[in-house]
Amino acid sequence: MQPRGPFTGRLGYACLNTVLRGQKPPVFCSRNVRIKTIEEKGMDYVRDLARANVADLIPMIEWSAANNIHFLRLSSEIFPFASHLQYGWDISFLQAELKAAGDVAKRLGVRLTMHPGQFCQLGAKSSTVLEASLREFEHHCKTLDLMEMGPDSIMILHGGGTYGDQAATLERIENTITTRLSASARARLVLENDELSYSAEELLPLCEKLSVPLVFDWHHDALRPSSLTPTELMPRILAIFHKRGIRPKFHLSEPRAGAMTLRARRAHSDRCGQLPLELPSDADLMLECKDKEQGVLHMYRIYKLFEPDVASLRPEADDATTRTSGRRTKLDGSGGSSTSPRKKAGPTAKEQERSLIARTIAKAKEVAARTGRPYTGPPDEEDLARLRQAELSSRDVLLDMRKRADAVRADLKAGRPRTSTAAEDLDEAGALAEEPE
DNA sequence: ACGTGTCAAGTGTTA
DNA sequence: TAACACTTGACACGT
Repeated sequence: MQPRGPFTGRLGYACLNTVLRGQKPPVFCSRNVRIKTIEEKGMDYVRDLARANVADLIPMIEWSAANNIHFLRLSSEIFPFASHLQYGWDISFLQAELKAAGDVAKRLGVRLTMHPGQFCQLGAKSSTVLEASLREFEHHCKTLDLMEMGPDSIMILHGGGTYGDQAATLERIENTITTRLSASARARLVLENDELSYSAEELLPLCEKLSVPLVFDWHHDALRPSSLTPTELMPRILAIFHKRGIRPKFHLSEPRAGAMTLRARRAHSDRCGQLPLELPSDADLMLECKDKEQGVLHMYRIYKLFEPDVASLRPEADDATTRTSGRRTKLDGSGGSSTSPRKKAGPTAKEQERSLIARTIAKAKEVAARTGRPYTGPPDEEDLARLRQAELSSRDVLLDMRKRADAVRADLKAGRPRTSTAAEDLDEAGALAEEPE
C-alpha cells in the first residue's frame, strides 16, 4: 500500500518500554514521588528513586539495541523534582552512573534525546514561569551532559503559548534563547511545531535566524498546517540540521480511530501505521504512540524493516476507541479504566453510540428518499458493527485530516483566515455513504 | 492485589 | 468555568 521508498533511518520510542515495565521486578526509568512523601521520607528517598531510574537506563538501552531500536527518548520523570524551586536537588552525585549509561548508549549506537514538558515556556511573560522553565531546561541538559552524549542528543521544545500575540512572544523566545541559555543548552535545543499555536512555518524564521533545528511533527502539522506542504518545507528543515551537523529528527503520531473533533484528534493512537511520504529515507523518526516500543516493532513488521523477536511482541489492544489517556472504554460502555473514569475525553461511549445511530437512521432515510426504496427501520446490530468499523477506521481519520489540512493550506495561501481542521460530521466517512442492501 | 482519585509546573480550546 | 489535550504515568490510598 505504501508507495514510498525503502526506509533506512531509525525509529524510536519515548520514555517507557512496556515489555520491561511489565517484568518482575519492573525495569523503568520514571519512578516518581509526591511532595507529601518527600516531606515524610526526605530527599534521600528521592535520590534513591533517581538512582534506580538511572540504573534501569542500561537494560532499557540494551533491550532496545537488541531489538534493532537505536533511538530513544529519556523520560523527564527520571529525576523527580530535580529542578523544583523548593524541593530541587543536584543530580551530580549520579555522574558515574549516568556516564556508564551514556557509554552503553554510545557503544551500541543508540541515540538519546529528551523532551521537557509543557511547563517549559521560553516565551513566558511571568518571570516565575520563565525562571522555572530555564531551571527545567538546563536540568535536562545537565542530564545529557553528564551522560557525555554527543550533539545528536537534542532537547525538543514547543513554542509554547502565544499570550495573545505570537510575534511578540517569538521575540521573547528569541531573547531567551540568545541571552539566557547556557552554551550547552543552546547547542542541544531544537524546536517543534505544535498543533495549536505554532505551525512549522511560524517557527522556521526564528529557527533559521538562530540555527535552531526544527523537528517536524506530521500529526501537529495536520492540525495546524502551514501554507506550505511538508514537501515544500522539507528543504528548509533539513538545511538547518545539516548546517548544525545534527542528524535530522522527526516526530510521528496518529489520531485514534474514530476521532472527529479537534480535541479527539489531538490525542495519540496506540500505534502508527503509515510512514509519511515526505520522510527522508535516512531520518530518525520518533513514534509518539501509546504502545511505545510495540509501535516501533509494529512498524518494523508493516514495512518489513526488521523481523521482530517474537518474545518481544505484545498483541495490539482490540478495544481501542477515541477514549484516551489509557482509557479502554468500549463502545457499549463496558470495559476497564486505568485512570479517572468520571473525567470525560470527548463524548461518552453511550453518547457516541446514540449519535452513531441517529446519523445512521438519517442517512438511511435520505438514501431511501433518493433511491425510492423503502426505509426499513433503524440499523440492527450487524449494521452498527459494520458502520462502527468503517466510520471509526484510523485510515479514514487520516485521510480526512489530510483533506482538511489541504483546505487550510489553500486558505492560508489565498490570504483567507485559518479555519478549523476538525471534522464536523461523519458524512464522508466511507461506508456511511453506501446504500443499504 | 487491585481499582481509582490525584499529582509541581503552562497554555489553549472546548463542552 | 472546568475539563482535557499535550512530551511522559505513577503514586497513594481505600477496598
